[in-house]
Amino acid sequence: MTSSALNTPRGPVTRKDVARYAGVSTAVVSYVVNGGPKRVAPATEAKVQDAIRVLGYRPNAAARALKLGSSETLGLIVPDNTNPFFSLLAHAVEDAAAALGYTLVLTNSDGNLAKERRNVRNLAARQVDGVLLASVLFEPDLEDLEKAAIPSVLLNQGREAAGFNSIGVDLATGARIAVEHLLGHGHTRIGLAMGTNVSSEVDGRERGWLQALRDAGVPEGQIVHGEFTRPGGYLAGQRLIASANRPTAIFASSDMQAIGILRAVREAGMTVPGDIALASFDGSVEAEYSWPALTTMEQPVRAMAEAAVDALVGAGRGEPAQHRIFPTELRVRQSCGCP
Amino acid sequence: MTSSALNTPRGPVTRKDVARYAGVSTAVVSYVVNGGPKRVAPATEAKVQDAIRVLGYRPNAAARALKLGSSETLGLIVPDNTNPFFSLLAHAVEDAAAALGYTLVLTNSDGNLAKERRNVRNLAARQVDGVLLASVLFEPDLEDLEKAAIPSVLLNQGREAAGFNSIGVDLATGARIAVEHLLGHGHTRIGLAMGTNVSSEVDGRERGWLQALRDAGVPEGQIVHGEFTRPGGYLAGQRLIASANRPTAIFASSDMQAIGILRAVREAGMTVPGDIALASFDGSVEAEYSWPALTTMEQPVRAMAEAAVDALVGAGRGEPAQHRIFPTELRVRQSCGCP
DNA sequence: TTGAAAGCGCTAACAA
DNA sequence: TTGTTAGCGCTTTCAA
Repeated sequence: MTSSALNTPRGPVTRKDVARYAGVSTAVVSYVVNGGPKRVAPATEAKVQDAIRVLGYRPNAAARALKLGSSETLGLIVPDNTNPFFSLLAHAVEDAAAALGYTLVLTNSDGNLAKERRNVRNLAARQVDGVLLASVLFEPDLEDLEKAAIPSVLLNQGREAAGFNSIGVDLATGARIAVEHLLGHGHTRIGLAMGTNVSSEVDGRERGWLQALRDAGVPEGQIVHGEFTRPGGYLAGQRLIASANRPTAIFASSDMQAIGILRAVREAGMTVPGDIALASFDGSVEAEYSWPALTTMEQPVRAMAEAAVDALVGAGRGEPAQHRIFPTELRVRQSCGCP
Repeated sequence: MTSSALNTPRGPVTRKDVARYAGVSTAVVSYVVNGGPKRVAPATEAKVQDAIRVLGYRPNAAARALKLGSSETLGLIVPDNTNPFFSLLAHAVEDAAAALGYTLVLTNSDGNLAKERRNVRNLAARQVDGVLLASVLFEPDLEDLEKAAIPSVLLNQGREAAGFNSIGVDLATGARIAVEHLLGHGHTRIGLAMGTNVSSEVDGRERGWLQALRDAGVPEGQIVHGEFTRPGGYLAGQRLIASANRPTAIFASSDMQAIGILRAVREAGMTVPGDIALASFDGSVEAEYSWPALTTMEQPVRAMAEAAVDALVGAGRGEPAQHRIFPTELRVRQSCGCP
């Protein structure tokens, strides 16, 4: 405390203090700090660098943001960063943003519409340069962003939303591949544990599941809806197990649900994959360490994060809105019955 | 796009536009927006509110931050938000911060000292009003924060660090309780899977483990160091299993490690808790859904997050630096051998 | 190569 | 109750 007082006599050190100390103008300090837009004589630059070091000068980002009209900040809204899928996404987005000099503001909407809206508004007010929204909604309310002309991209979005950048994964194809794998193990009664979205439209995973069943000429399986969480999966598992025409295999729309199903199956005194085979969606790390390890469709989270950031503030900025779809990849482990 | 163009003829709407539209001064707009510091006549206020709505005005946070010297933002630095413990912490911190009107900037240091330092610097430059640091270091480098007079609090900190606010959990007592529980099951060869910290000091969990063993008059067990991750635990588990004097019980310094150990035990053809009993530390949700479910010491994450935010920008701000220690609570499940 | 100065949008002290 | 205005720290144009 005393030492810092000695080093920096006054309160915050501004660019003016540096200029005075170095015997130059404030403009020159700016040139040195930003490496432009004008060149500075080496000797002068050294003096300035020295002053910066001695005074412990740190540029004020708020002032810079005000002047430039850019906060060099991106906002990310997820339903719940405690969900491994979103925590990975957040990490990847942060990395991608940092690579371009942007800092990340993370907010959770807790699957709550009012909160999501509040977060959007808050981010808009903070003049973030872009917002990535993994919405709980089908048709998110981006009015505030539009008015503020803040670029945005919808993540985790199954289908195209007119006028918005969006990034998603091919849910239907992924589900189809997973279900086909289950069919390949000889199952003919394949249930679906589906998460619930606030959406008017049938989820791609449900469509893919159904399609695979139909293509195989197998009867349509049971379907149970619930939350995209471990407890949600647990409940779904219990219901599927208790159903009259108990499935011999289940496709879960997320790894978290599958983890819950695993528990339900165990508690019912049965085993995975012996009594019930299981495949899921997401490809989170947790799926690799569960018992048995989950066969799952892995989403290319890093690539999606990079594409999203890029659309906002990278090469893709200013381009017309696009809907980018990524493929998922089958990770075969033991829950499906593979050795 | 066209509609927004109609609503807001010019680019960004400023407080000046609102003032002009409402036929008042900019000061009045300020008073209305901020609810003070001066009172405004109801009729005037209505006019202003109207103008705000019509023009779609949103205050510029950067300008406000510049003027006020506060960005109403908090920074959080964690090693890896993909770790369930930290993702929960981040969520809790966000909630606590939001309750006080602050927004959260999340950064990962990836257990990398240079990155941690860069993050600290970046946050300082952004004039955050406080920084919460879950450091990978024993003696973190907070020079930048000190110079900028930005309040900070060390999270996840086992011991007192002179001059810093810090918040931690009673590691030693927690570990002792867990190990005593294992002892209660009759185990006398209890190994330790310890995570590695960049610290000069013995971790409290190691001390607690040892103390419990000594107090019970039981020989000192094996200790294996590794990362605080699933793979780290997996490796540690393999080594413990392969050791000459194989333990019959293991205490893991984190749930993630315990998850890895679970896998190692299975792959060795043994069972938990039959062949090896297990207890761990953290109390994450994942511990509840593993198989078998983990007996673990639960950390009061929400309370810690609230205390941290409070020390920074709540009632505790300006108070002298404190070290707050929270207790952990034993969650008995099946991995220890309990039914 | 360097400097002077305008102005980004906002708050709040002061004046009316 | 409302208005005027200085100035927060920075960038950058324009002039020297």
